[in-house]
Amino acid sequence: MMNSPAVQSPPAAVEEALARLGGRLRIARLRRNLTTEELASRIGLSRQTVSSVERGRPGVSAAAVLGTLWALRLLDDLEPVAAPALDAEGSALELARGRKRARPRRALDDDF
Amino acid sequence: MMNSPAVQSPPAAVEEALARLGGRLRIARLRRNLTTEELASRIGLSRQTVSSVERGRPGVSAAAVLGTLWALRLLDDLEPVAAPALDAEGSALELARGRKRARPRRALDDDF
DNA sequence: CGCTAATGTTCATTTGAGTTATCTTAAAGG
DNA sequence: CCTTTAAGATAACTCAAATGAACATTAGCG
Repeated sequence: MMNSPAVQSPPAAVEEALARLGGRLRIARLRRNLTTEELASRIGLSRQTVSSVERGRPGVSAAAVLGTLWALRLLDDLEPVAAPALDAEGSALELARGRKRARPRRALDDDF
Repeated sequence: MMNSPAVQSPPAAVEEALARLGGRLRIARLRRNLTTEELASRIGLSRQTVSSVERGRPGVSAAAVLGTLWALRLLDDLEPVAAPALDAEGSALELARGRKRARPRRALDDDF
């Protein structure tokens, strides 16, 4: 992270999604009756980083979050995320089928 | 991130999941015909951080990853992740129902 | 083909994520 | 209750994440 407003104060929707995910991870840990320290040592992180993940701090590394999912055996839950087959908006637009780069010129700006 | 082996070289499963997610995000971006720069400006990040997300670099911030999902309108995909209702292993064990802390003593170490 | 823009890559710089250590607070067991 | 200990909070330090700039590469349109 770093000097980036988007990391330090992300869009509200992102902050909220992050907080909700953290809360769900906390519930999953408690269900398994693990302490933050036990979970942390399984991942190879410190106690307070796991706490940061559960609190949904925006700056925590993706590895910390995925590591937490992994240690809870929940990593597979991530596979449907952004899955092309399930991406309704994506397949609806589907302008660039097998492109390796975005259209070179003229924006035209679809959504937003 | 930082001085932490788990962030710099996470478990293989985590690295792979991260790379797959990044790849799916790249596909979603191309389908929407967005350049890395356009996507980055929507999130409030730099071009190369978006690139890091797509490459699944372990150290990218959770905010960067979620921000990318958000800008692609895919943030809702995250809601089922670690959802208590879908957490089979969690509800199977379910030792600590409404606990706020993990069992104080004696480990007993369930899984792993 | 040949040009142009999208993406990759490198580098220096800055700032904050992650660490250990210590202290405090408050669950939960007996 | 009283004790144990999980978990919140703070502090100082380290190191890499994120940035901007500049350059190299390559996809893909005309």
